[in-house]
Amino acid sequence: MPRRIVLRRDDPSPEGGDLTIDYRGELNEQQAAAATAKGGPVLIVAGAGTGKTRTLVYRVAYLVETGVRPEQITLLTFTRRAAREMLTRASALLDGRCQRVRGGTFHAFCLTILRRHAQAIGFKERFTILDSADAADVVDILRTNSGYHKGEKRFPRKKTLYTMFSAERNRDQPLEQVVETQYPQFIPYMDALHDLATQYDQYKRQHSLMDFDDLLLRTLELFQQHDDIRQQVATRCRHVLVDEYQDTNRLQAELVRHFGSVHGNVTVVGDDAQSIYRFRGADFRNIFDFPEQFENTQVLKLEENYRSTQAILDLANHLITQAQRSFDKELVAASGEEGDTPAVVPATDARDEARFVAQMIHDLREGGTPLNDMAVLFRSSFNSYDVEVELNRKNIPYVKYGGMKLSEAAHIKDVLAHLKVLENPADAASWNRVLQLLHGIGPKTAGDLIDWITSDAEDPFTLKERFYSGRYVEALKELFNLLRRLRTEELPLIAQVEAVVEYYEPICKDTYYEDFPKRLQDLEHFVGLAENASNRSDFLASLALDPIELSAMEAEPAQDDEPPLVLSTIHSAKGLEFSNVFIIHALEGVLPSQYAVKDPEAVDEELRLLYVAITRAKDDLFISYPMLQYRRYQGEHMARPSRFIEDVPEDLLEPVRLVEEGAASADLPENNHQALPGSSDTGSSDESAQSNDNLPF
DNA sequence: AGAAGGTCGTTTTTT
DNA sequence: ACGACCTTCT
Repeated sequence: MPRRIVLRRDDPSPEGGDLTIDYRGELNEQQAAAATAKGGPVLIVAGAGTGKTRTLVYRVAYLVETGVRPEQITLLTFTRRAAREMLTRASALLDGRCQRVRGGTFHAFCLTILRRHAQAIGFKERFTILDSADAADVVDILRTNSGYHKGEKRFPRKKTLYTMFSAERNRDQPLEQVVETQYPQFIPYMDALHDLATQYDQYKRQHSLMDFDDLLLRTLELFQQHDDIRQQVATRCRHVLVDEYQDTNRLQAELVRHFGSVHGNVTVVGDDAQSIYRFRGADFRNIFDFPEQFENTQVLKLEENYRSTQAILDLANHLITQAQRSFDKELVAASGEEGDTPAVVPATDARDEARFVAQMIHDLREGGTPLNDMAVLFRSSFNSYDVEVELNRKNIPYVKYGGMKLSEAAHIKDVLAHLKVLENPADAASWNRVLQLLHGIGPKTAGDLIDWITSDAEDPFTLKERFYSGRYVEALKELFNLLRRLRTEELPLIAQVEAVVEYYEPICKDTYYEDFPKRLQDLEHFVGLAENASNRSDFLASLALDPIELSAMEAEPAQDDEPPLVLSTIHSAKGLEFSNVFIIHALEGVLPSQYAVKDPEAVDEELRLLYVAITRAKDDLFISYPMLQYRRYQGEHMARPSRFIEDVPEDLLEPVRLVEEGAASADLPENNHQALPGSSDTGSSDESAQSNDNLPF
């Protein structure tokens, strides 16, 4: 037993008189208590808009001010955007001293650990990351080779398989249970599914690949197998802070436990009413398990809402009572301001709904509201198509969050695959993509070539005297020349990317001839991105873990420096706030989603989703829906408004009627179906600035 | 083996 | 509207 010398913590002076920030002055009592809480486990239960982020920012500042070194603080957030914003704000409080706080998403933080210790669990240090499409492609290779799909009945598709495997890991449920509850139609294939899941794991190990789940799972594995590494990592986590704790799953909760296992200083912040990632294994209950996992947890609450008017909060409070499980929450506006009653706006069809939204936004912008202080929120990314068309027509610039990502576009993935092959020559998934781009090479040939390439770890980029087939040798030679040149010349990243793009352009032109110019433009943007990255490995990782919205590229950035309007899925709008919010497509089957309606727990989650959307609004809120909906084949269909807003009293949610310009605003029930909810002259007592009455159309 | 063309089934939310 | 999968042609 080696001799032990205990390192004392030099604890900062507890109530040091020399703090530069006046915490009690700048925060309310509850916030200040949370920000300056002593070490140990702390659970902050915070309602929407109660200054959760602000409190966390001040807590970071407080810790730094009281002597914790920034690099000993680990701040785990849901997105990188959130991490960046918090660190910028904390640094602003303390003239830059918080820059070196470590942080980011669970996945990104785990990646930094794994890069250092991957060998300990049998991965190459330069393993590459599979995004969900890549992962599905790997599964597809195994699926095709296995021949399981050749049976009589339908075998699950690649995406479904990957989703199943991912669910098993994220929910910590055996595959049987996932299949029985979610995919009963595939129960007969249970053995095949097990086999494929095992093969998938082996394949990734063999080729040094990790999917998103692996980043969390392998980190846990690392800690379990190597206690010294766990200790080393946890020692550097003097304080762990976790935002959005209600949306962590068991894996993440387990990781938090490990990170905090040396110092025990873990602060988590969350709101059970805003838990919206059940599909990823999050359970709003985990926030209540926290005190059980960490003894002597201090539980603190933030209750005053600083964001919204009381009228908006009244609606939110009312809606959340519809949940099966009750949330003991009653949001109260700190400002005491009542504000305008939120409006519900039925439109004839999606096009009229879009016209309404675009017109309102146009008028508000004319009236001085900055575009980026308004948002259009929706359940699924395609719900915004009509709005996008209208915005383009009116020349209103926007960014869309939650849509197609740059790195998901086929042509970008192609280029990325070349870079990944350079990074990790064992990355068979990328080889597969790279090789099949060549004429004359399909799945079979690619597979054979890959076996041969990846078996020669020494010199993977040299074409040996084998596999000659007239159809593709020339192309193959050209590819290998490129790779070998990039491999040996140690060019800066930007030059590598340029070389790959130059090589790829003709291929791109060939395969995507219809919209080649548009794709070429994306490729140029992509080259530009490489300029800001420090090295290839970081570049590839950040594209996978912090994907860039394709629409942010397309909408030429800042023509006139006016920050654009925000279009966002509700999921991606988490944590944000806007003075005016438009929630569109509030329809049965959309919100709640048609996939949720059978399961009461899933319906609850959809309700929480609406709750999150509503509580993004500071001043004005409009919920709209089309009365006619397009269905694939049958053309137009009657749509039902969302069950969540159907029976809301009119003093909480005021009906508004859209009237076509020129038409008499008298009541003409031009629709023979479901009456418009209430007529427009339900006499709201005062027609305040924002007329919620007949909107001229 | 691969390309090309036709048919059938599916369709959310994200790291 | 798209992708997966099957059939037929090169």
